[in-house]
Amino acid sequence: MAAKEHEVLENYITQHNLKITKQRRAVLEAFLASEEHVSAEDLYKIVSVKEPKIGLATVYRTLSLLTESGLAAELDFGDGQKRYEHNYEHDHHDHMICTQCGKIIEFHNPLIEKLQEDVAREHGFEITTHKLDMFGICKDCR
Amino acid sequence: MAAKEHEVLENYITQHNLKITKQRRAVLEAFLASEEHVSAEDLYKIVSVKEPKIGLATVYRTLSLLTESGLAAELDFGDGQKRYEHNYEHDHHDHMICTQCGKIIEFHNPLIEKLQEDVAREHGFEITTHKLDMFGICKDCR
DNA sequence: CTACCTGCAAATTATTTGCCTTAAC
DNA sequence: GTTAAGGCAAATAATTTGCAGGTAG
Repeated sequence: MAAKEHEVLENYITQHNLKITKQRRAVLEAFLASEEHVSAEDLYKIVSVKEPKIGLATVYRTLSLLTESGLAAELDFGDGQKRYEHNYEHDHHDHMICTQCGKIIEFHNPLIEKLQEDVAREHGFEITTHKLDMFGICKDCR
Repeated sequence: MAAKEHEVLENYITQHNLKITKQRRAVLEAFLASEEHVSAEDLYKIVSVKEPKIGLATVYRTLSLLTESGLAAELDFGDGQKRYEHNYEHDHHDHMICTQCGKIIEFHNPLIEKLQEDVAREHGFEITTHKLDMFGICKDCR
């Protein structure tokens, strides 16, 4: 599957007359190996080990590339920092965020999604994407 | 109702050994008179008319106060700017955001909320707040 | 009079950009 | 060889903070 994801990025890159570089490969590598919900700073630290000369700006630029190519999705939990999660052949899911320990539980509920579509239709609204975040206390922190 | 909201703020202020100032009153006034979803900058511009000496920092500080006292709620539509909406004796609602014209449609769907509670319970998670934002195209822009 | 509050400017934080050098293709 | 990419430092943008003087209680 990692192979597939490399392909996705390389296809995107060649289709847009861009170039495959060792920095881009390193960021992709680190992103694929990372847990969900990494920040640019997180990735920068990880990549810096193998690629000490890399600049934070390059990480940001590569993350845009990953997002545009469909490999990554941006998250914003309202703490002033963007996170990124795997988005390739991953089903859509939403998040429960524990405000105590920071743990993030993912879930997917088709019925909720269906109701969203219903509400949207009632308003003549066509949903492109949506985001459902529930903040609270997880079972380990209660 | 505006009277009630003034009381809420004044109670909060006196209970916390804070002071009622004309700046705070002016920001509250502007906030109450404002449309939903104002940014700090929006309010600053409005308040500046009546109170030309006010500083942007004061608006930010007062908005925190309004949020803490329960009159305002922070919103974040991911465009790098916080918005504020009325939160006092207003029912919870979610948002549909038109990515074309920027219009925001509010809605409330008890069944969706119930399902959220159900999902949370399955995970031993206790919801404090939640946020459901649907991005897409509104009926006027289709 | 004693905090707290204000305005202002400077600091912070996350992210973006400009620019010149370097490396893909 | 072109042309895009990278590194670095400077620029943004929204928000926060420090401080010295002002004001509410």
